[in-house]
Amino acid sequence: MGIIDNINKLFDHRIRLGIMSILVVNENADFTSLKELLNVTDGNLASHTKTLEKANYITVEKSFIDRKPNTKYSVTKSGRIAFEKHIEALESLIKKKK
Amino acid sequence: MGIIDNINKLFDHRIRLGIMSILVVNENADFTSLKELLNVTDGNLASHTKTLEKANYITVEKSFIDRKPNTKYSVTKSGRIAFEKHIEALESLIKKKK
DNA sequence: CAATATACTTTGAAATTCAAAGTACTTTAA
DNA sequence: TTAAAGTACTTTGAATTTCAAAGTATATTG
Repeated sequence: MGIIDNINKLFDHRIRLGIMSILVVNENADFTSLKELLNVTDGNLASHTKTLEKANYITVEKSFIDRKPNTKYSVTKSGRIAFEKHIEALESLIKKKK
Repeated sequence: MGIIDNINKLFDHRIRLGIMSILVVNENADFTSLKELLNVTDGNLASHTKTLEKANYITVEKSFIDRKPNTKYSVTKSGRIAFEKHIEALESLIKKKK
C-alpha cells in the first residue's frame, strides 16, 4: 500500500476540496455563493458539483427564490465522512515531514 | 480572490503531493523508491516527476549504481518554498471548518 | 419592448492522467 | 553461449478530466 492511497481522488482537486470545505461548515450554499467564494467560472463549478453529486457526496436542491432559480448544495453524511478521512490522510502525509 | 487561490495547481494531485512530501524530508529519493512508496506505475511516476521538473520544483540526477541506471530526485529551494506555501494554503482552507 | 442582468446548463476543445508497450541493458540458468 | 527473465526507466497515445465559451430561460430596468 502506498502512502497516498488514503487520499480521495475526488477531493484531490482544489475546486472540489474548496466546495467540500465550504459545505462541511455551512449546511448549504448556493451556486452563486460557491462561485464567488471559489472564484471559478460557471461551467467549471457546475462540472465539479456534478462530480461530487454523482459520488453521492453532496445533494442538490433546486427552487425559485424571488422568482429566480436557486440551486442549493449540501454535504451528505457519506460525503462528510469521506472528507474527514481525506483530511486525515492529508495530515498524516504532511506530518511525516516534521 | 477565491479561498482556494493559494493552492498550488501543481501540488493539487496526490501523486505529486506524495513525491514532494517524500522529497522534503529525504534530500533525495530514486525512481524505484518513489514508485514503491507511492504505489504507482512507471509511466505515471515518470510523467509526474517530469511535470515537477519542468516547474523547477525538483531536480534529476542520473547515474549508474551497480551497473544499473539510477535516477535520483531532489527538491529545489523554490520547490520547497512553493510546497510550504501550498501546505499553509491547505491548512488555512481546512481549519475554517473548526 | 429592447437591452441588460441573473442563474444556471450544455458543449466540446484542450490539457492532464495513466498504463501498456518499448528500450537498453544485466543477471540467471540451462 | 545464449535464451529467458529481471531491472530501470521512457515513450506513446487512448481515456478521462478540466474548463470556459456559448446557450437557455426568466427577470428587471430604462
